[in-house]
Amino acid sequence: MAYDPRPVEPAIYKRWLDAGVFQPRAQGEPYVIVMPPPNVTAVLHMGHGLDITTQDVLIRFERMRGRAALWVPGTDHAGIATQNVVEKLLAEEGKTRFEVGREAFLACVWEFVKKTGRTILEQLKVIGSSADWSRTRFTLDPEYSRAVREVFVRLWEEKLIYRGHRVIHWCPRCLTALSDEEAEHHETNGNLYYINYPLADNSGNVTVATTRPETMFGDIGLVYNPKDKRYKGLKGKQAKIPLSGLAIPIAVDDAVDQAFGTGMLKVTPAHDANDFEIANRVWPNEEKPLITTEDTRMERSSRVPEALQGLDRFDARKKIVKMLEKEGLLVKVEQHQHSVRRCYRCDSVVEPRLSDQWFVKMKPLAERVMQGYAKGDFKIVPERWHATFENWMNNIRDWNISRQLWWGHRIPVFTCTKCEHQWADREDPKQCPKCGGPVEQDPDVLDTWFSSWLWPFATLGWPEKTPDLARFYPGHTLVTGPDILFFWVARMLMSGYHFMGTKPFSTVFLHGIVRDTKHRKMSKSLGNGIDPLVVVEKFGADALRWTCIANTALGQDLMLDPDDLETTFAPGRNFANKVWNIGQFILGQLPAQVPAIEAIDRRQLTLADRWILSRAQATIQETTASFEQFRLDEAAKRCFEFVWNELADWYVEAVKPRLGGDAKARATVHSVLVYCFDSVLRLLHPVVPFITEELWQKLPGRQANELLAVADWPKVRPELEDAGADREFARVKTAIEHIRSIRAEYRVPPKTKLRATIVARGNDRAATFAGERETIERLAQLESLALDGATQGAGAGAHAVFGDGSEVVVALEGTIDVQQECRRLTDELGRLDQQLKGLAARLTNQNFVARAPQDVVAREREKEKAWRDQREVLAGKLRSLGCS
RNA sequence: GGGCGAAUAGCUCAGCGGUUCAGAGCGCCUGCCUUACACGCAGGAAGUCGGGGGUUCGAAUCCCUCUUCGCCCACCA
Repeated sequence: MAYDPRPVEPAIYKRWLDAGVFQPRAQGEPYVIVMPPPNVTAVLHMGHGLDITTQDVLIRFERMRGRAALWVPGTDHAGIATQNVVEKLLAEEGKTRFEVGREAFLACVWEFVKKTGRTILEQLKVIGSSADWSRTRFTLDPEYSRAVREVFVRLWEEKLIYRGHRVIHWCPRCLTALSDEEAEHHETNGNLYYINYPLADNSGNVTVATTRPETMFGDIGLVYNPKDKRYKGLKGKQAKIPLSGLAIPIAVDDAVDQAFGTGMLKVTPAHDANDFEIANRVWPNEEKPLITTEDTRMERSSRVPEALQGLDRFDARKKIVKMLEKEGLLVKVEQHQHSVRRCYRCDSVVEPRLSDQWFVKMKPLAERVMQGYAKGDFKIVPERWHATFENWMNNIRDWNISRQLWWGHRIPVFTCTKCEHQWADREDPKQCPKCGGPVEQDPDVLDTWFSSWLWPFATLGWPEKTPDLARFYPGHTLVTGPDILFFWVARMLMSGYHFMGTKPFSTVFLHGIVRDTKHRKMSKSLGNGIDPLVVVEKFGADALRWTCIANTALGQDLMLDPDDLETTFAPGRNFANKVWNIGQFILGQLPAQVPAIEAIDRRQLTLADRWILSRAQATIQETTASFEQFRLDEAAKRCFEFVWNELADWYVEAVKPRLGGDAKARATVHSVLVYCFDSVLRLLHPVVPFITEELWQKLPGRQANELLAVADWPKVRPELEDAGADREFARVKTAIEHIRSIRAEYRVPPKTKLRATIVARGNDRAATFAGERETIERLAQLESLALDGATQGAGAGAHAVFGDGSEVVVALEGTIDVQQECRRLTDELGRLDQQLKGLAARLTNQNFVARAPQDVVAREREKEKAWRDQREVLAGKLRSLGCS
């Protein structure tokens, strides 16, 4: 029967919730992760699947290790993104937000986010998130909003917030300013237009190169580098803006790159940040005219020719080029690759635009973080992000936090309309505190990241001094994708140090991004997304989690194929099925009571028992170490190997007869099985929590209310480590594999039982094979296994030689093909010779013997000896077969 | 202009300080419904580890360089 996760998973999840195991233990050392709050814009995608699963694995691991594990969940109001979605919904009804009005629009948004917010939280539960839902937060909750406001006012009081008049990124679609981070760079193939500006004294033209000809009506002057000999003497003269005829001055500035374009730069201070700075140096008192409106149509201004007024900026550009051509002022157009910034939410080309915005002074905040980083307060995993992080922090620029939106935290800045007093306030004032006059609040809202950067402490009740804050701050691991390293992680570090006086977390773990097979980021617009809920429905949450964890090496991106869910998620489902079935088998064998592993008589243990117990110790040790180092894929794979390749493929098969044997033997096997299965269910639980919990419940001796989710993490029992058993059982496996291989090669029908002989090299090996005779006979489908000193029927058997020189001969009278056998053994001999040659070369190399570590040399010598023995046996075989 | 990542079996990827490291899953081939599992069992085939150079006793693994793909940062008018 195949395992069906559908009825199991919801029931298990409910048990966890009912038992309250997602809440941190009352006692114990805390371990805290704050969940990157998903945006309430839409349902979850696979990126969340990876992000959430990674966190859940870590939280579950530490919870089982006894920590008071707290995973704080929540959702983000996602200012621009959410407002966009709701505006789109309105547009479907043919309405705009301006027609609806601020109050009604916000009511609309609230209705929307309540619905999506609930859905998202449900989805998080479906994939198994063990977050403490009683502490769920939303970045626009009243309490959370108080924290945001408190932070704003404090920064205001510390003079770290200021009104800046400068060129910012303006999204003409969203109709708001953006921060530097929100205006993404895109390499674009554009044109560089060379335009003649006639000199006002009619003594000729100067040529200016620009990518944005439409901005020329905002030019207030031309500048060239003072070292540029080409333009010597032009300083102080005037040039006329083509098509408008407005005369503007020519001046010099060091910032001009002589090598770019013509070395003559048009200065458009209201539409270019660089030009703004030059203008402030060269013509500090000059007006900085805007020539486009907020939605980027050409202004109806005297500076803009009438024929262009009201046109969209890009239409205007085309028209201007035509007009210039007609006037003979367009010198040439060059192909030009450059970076154009686009809005990260709607992909519109942003317009640099002079405006007044609220900024946060970042340098003092960043410096504090870097001091902590230098001291090792926190680390970044994987380490390679260090340079990126440091570079950004050290070149930090002030943060534009005001957005001309409605959805978000209203900026708590108030202005008296009478005396013009302006201040930030924790409460909404009724009147001006100075003159009692009427008060107006700033109409804008805050950048959504201005609320999420407080997540690690605002979710715990700050600015109140709550018990949660005292116990759970600072947190430990911050898990997220590198795409929001600057947006979120860096800023959380800044706010943490600044407002809490210390780091918000000790490790930043950056996992990869989910992409499709063409390495494209998954997105709705590309149609290459995968819906996690579809995956859960078809394969189960454990399978989804398995794929996310087992396929992601530290920090590497996760490539998934949206067109082939079967190939992508079946491995996880198949593994769950394997675990389920081995569970069914084991459980079917067990009585109500099974003695604990420490209670059984160790002298009763067989080689197979000692071997699997030893493998279990290695698995516990390696899995734990992998989890500790965030090598989640390795931890998962190690458990996979133990369950499938060691426990199921070998131990269970080896031990089946004893399950029908005498009571003592049975009891021993039961104990070993229960111990191994119990251990690996614990180790696997963080990755595949549902199926492991379901099976673990059913193991003998469980109390009714016991839950694997809060069970103890397995510890290595050194007394069960057994290198000898590892070695010996490996030989038994090899013998069986050799015989099976020979069977397949000679196409022996499955039902046919064969006879075989093993000639062991050395007494200890002989003892091993003798002890495991029954196992070898059964698993290799033998009628009988001889362990006599001499090979029986040497001429009529198929041979295989072990690495240590022992040999196995499978009797194949009648079926044996001497030719084939010769070829097989000759190939084998050839391989061996090849290896021996390499080894000999190394060992005769004086440099190797002299310089390589002695233990390495010794090992190579031993190897050579064994291989020579093996070779000798093989060669003897070939001779006795009469092969040429 | 600067920085980072990827290039290993048909596909998706491991290989984390050099000496059984050439691996896994899927796919493929052969044979099996061996009563836990056909979402399975057993046995196989398959790669000159992107190219070139260097360091070393020894390199898929370290260094340099080149090529291709992707990402990030930057006042490329």
